[in-house]
Amino acid sequence: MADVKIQNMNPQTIKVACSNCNLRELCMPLGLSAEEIDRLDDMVANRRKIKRGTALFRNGEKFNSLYAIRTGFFKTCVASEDGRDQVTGFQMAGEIIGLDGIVNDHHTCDAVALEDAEVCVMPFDRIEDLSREINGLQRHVHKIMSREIVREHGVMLLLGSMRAEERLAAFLLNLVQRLHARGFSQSELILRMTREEIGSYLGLKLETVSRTFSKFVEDGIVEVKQRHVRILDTEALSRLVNHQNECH
Amino acid sequence: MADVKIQNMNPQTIKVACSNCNLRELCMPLGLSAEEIDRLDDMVANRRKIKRGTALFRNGEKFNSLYAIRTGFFKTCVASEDGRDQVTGFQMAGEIIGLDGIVNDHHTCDAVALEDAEVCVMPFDRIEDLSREINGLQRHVHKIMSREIVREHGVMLLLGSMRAEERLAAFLLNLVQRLHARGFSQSELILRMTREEIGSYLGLKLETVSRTFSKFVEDGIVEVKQRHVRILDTEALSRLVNHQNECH
DNA sequence: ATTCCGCCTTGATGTGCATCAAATACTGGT
DNA sequence: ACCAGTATTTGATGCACATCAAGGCGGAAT
Repeated sequence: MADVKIQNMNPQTIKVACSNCNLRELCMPLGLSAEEIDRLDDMVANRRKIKRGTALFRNGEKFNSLYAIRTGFFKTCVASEDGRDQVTGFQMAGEIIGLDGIVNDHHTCDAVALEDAEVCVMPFDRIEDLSREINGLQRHVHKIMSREIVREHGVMLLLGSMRAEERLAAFLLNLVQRLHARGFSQSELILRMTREEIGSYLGLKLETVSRTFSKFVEDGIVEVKQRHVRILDTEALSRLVNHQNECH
Repeated sequence: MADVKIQNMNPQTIKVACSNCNLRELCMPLGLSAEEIDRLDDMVANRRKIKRGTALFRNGEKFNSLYAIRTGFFKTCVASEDGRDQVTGFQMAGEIIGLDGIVNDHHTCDAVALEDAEVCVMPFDRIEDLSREINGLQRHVHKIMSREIVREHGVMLLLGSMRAEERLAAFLLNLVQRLHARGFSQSELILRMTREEIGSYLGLKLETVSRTFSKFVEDGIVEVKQRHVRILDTEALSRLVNHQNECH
């Protein structure tokens, strides 16, 4: 008993365990038994800190691991051969990145930290080994990948058929909803990305993003002070996303 | 020896086996041993024929199985609450559809046959059972999902940053490349979808798709007679996709 | 062969967003 | 606290694509 106490008081020991991680409701351990979660700790090879502005991995690098975000905020982006690039997503604590690398053993996008971040490194072959033994983990890995596919369907709908205001409204609602699931405010958020990065994600130019923010402010839907955004009228944003084109 | 011969001559016996399927280089059995492929036959519950214009599954339906396309051609599309819809992909023989359903146990898109089609129905729990035993299958399932994620990244790049001509060029090149991998011509193809469906996929209106085809014809890049397309200058299409914006 | 209907093409016009440009606000480093 | 560089806002203008409209083609049913 005394031994256990001493071990637990060692901050190193506490920190590396999935069972003690405050993201366990959002991250890989979702839906597993306490016993199974303990086994997940073997899956996490180590932690890695990523400085703001630097890459966790880059297009072309060998794929070895998936990464669970512990803290911080990332963007992922792909580049075409002629140098254009496209932000494909923004990821926050509890989310998994690196799935793009599985198919060809090499990453096909960049993952860049938008603020200082820390990730759990999970070697993919260990994930595969363990998910052969723990059915719940196998299912969970499948769900994570399927969720990413479904999310991207939503982005395709946005990029293919929505207008600027609808895109930005959908973007803001999605961000606050995910932040809220992590215990943050439903109505207030700090953007970790530039207008240009938002624009890239939404298929708009940065000026259009800026103008659309200004429009929302005029309409009393949000307050914007640089990257600090307060949503005053969530309903109005929802209406923009869902009912914009009903008049046709 | 005589017995084997007789069995093989029974057309039923031949047809249901993955080991005899002429898509085995493209479909689930990819990279498995002969012995493992035999076991996959247990995975395929049955076949299902889908008439042109009807759905294999629809948004909201319970998810049970993945489907391997044996013959025919599908589109998948998502719908927003206000009725717009977006084609998220076109699928052909050897490709797997239904991955969207895993995450919530319900499908989130429609899969509609664009010509009479036949699919192998693979109950997902059997896939999970079997992929716990056959490492190569587990890896393959992961790769299929990762491939879909990467494909969608490409579509996001297309929708977010390309102009009409580039989008259509990329679309045509992608289609012929996949058809070529199935033994069809590198330069000739028959479109199974309408201009409107192409437009939905590419984030364009059908008139723009039509005009862009006409432009390609004027430029001597393709010949178009309704849905029959012959590519005269693949290089020109590639240049459109890759170098369009270099002048900037 | 004729008719119908969905699909496609083409033209005229409009508009939402991009582009170009310039001023201002903010951030990080020293 | 100051400075340099970056991010943001806002205005003026242009263009790519959407929208509206009309006519033509072709396949399926009779």
